[in-house]
Amino acid sequence: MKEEVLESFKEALRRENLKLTPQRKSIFTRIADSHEHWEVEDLIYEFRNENERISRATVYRTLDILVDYGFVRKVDFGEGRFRYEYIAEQGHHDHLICEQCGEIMEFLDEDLERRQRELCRERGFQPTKHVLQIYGICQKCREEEKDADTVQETAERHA
Amino acid sequence: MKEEVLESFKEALRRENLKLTPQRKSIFTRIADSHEHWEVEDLIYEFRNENERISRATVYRTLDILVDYGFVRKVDFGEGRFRYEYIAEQGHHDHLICEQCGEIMEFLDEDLERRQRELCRERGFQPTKHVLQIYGICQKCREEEKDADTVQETAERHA
DNA sequence: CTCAGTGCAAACTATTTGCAAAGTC
DNA sequence: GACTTTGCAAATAGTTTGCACTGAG
Repeated sequence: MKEEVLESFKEALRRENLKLTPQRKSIFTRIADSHEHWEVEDLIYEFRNENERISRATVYRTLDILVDYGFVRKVDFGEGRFRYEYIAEQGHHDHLICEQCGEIMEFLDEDLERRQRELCRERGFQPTKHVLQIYGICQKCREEEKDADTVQETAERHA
Repeated sequence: MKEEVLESFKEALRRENLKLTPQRKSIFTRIADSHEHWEVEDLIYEFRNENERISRATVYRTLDILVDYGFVRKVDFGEGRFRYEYIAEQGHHDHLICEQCGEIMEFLDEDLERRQRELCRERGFQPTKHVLQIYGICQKCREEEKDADTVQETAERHA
């Protein structure tokens, strides 16, 4: 993680008279250092693994702060719980979600963005944000499936 | 509601050896007759109001069936609970959600649909479904806001 | 008459909150 | 030292489940 990223977090805390506790720092760096889409349980589990004990309540409370200050986005993939992703650097993007392996890929498509703005203008709707999630099967999984089919066909031919 | 809509529901039940109970019929017709985006509590409340007592469990179980058979879509607007909308007739669409008045408007834009298909093809991703929700302020709310501003400005001038 | 469906209450999952103890500035 | 923050456990919200009773076909 770039030094200035942590600095900007510290500064945000300072500005709001919030304290830089070890828990907050750990949570922030853990998220900022990866491009994963974290669930609360993931974080707790990882910390446990490293013998760092951070309570569930603290994780939730810290994530709220990170969301409020725009470091992290709270994303709903319809799983019945939220995930959190670091956004300070890359900014807005949408998601492709593989229903097979669970991989979440980010993308940003200017055509889609533009058309959405147009469409809102046409309807007098003033957009503040949007969520676009495309569910399906990713390339890797499709290839594996194809391989499996081939194997199966071969087996059948030999039967 | 069109007669054949109810018929197709009955038939789906028959095909699966499920029974047409009064509860299932009520829930189905209630949803199919409106274009609302129902929450479970809405449904229960409405039924209570009309002295029809359907348990929470039955509502959930019936909605699952309706979703499975493609009559209803379970939609997540990030409110921490799900909403359900009738889709048998109008098919796929996306949503504009007013953050002020809560109104949910449906739309279908062929440009957006096409571009998404293209984008998936480019990446070898095989889409099965997508969710696009645009949040913002609807035209009506914007106009009311404008009116309120005018009133306020007038008041200020008179002060 | 039989098996599926209902209602109830208890269970479960994700998240939030009150409070005493601990830690930051 | 003052006042935040933490951890814990209890509370809450939405949803699911087990089970005895009811009812549709």
